[in-house]
Amino acid sequence: MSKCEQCIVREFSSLKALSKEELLKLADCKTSQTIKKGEIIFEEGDTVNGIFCVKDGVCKMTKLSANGKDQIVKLVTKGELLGQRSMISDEPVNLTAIALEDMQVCFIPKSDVMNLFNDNNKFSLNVMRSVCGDLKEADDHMVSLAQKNVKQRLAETLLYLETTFGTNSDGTLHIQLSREELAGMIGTATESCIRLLSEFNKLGFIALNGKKISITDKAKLKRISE
Amino acid sequence: MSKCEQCIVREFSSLKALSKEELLKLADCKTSQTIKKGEIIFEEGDTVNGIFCVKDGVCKMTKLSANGKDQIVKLVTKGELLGQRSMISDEPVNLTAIALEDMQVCFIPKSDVMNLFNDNNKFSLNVMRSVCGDLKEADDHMVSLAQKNVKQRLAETLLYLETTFGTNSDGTLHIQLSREELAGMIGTATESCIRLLSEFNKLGFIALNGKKISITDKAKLKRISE
DNA sequence: AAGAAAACATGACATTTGTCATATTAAACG
DNA sequence: CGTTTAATATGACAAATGTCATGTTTTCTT
Repeated sequence: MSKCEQCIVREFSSLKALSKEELLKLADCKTSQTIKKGEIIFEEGDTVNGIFCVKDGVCKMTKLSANGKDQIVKLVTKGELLGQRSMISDEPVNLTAIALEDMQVCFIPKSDVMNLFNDNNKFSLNVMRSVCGDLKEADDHMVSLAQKNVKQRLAETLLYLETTFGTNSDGTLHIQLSREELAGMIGTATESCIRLLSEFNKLGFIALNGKKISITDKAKLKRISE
Repeated sequence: MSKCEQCIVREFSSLKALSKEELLKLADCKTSQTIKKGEIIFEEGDTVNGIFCVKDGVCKMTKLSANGKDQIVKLVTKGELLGQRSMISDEPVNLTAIALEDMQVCFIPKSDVMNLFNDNNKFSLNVMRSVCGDLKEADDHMVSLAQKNVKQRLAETLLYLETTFGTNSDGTLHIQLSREELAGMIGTATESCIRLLSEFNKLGFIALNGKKISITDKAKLKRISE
């Protein structure tokens, strides 16, 4: 079993406040697992007694709306933690986590995290900061959903996907979402999403090659998104 | 100056974890102020070195969108804390807080809150829980904005206003929002909001009397909102 | 109380967006 | 490799929503 000390999650998440000793203890209590693309990590309503560390891969956090559509609330990628909110609130999770690619995750039981809260103030503060960061993002996303139209939100989301997850060597977005998923991110019907992608394509802002999308005119997309 | 021990904020917020001694210390470092309806408590971009305790009144937390409209992200009422996110993240506030009624608030400087974080784990955990609760609400709100239409959101919001802020003796909603503010909550144009209010009125779901709104058929409103 | 300003209301119309139907293409699978 | 299935694409149309214009009412100010 790998040690936590060199783990990417430790580098980027709240865990960076942990001492060598604490990391060694953590390495003992954690369990590692591989999750295949499309598999569910946890589902709305599940009780998850701990947090997941994402060592590799990306997952979507979705919420089923009353009309039966899945809204993607956020994407969680390697280096980040998963399930903090539910663990801290002591409530069932309010979102479903599904792998968008093959993933490597570790699970840390709640009791061990709680011990860290008690022993390490800097860790507590880091977790607080992380949740606060999520909250700020959620606020921003909310305003965007409420005030921008679908075209603006699509442009914004494409730019977000590029800056956050990067591109492959051929310039296409590294992260692959189906049109339905993209629609679920921006909160629109799949057909509307497809139509606007075609439009952006015709206007030369993006290039479509099957599922692959590349941004060819970032400046124009940015202007549209505002 | 009033003591913190009997304060309503202490009863309902994270502060309930504090001991008598801690509360006495707090009472010394806090400053109280009255804020008139319409006054700004803090504005997007301001640096607020501490948190506000809302002893009385309600304020709106808004964010200016690119198209110049104010989106109301949430309402904060008596018993709650204000400005936690910004203080914890050590960033300027991302939302503007404006009083919807006359308010009584206390301000606690950051340094004193930070001392509490260090000394009182239960308090830290409470604050974490509170931010996590905000995050969950934000997620829910996001899905609602993304997946429901304006009519559903208006119905939902009216019900929320009644259950959260209650009614006056004549059955009208206690909290008074202008049509523009209501539109800003549900993320739509003021005219659309007014039109739908009229429609609800004609259908007998609500009664309009000037600025005053009363819900007359909660069940039907609920059905619409889903 | 009169006038001004703001808030509320409504009509007319354009635009956006969703829905349904139906191709077309790509992926999965025996 | 052909067949089946799912994903993508597009047209046609209806419904929802935004915008602009304008009128009415309420509130504020002097």
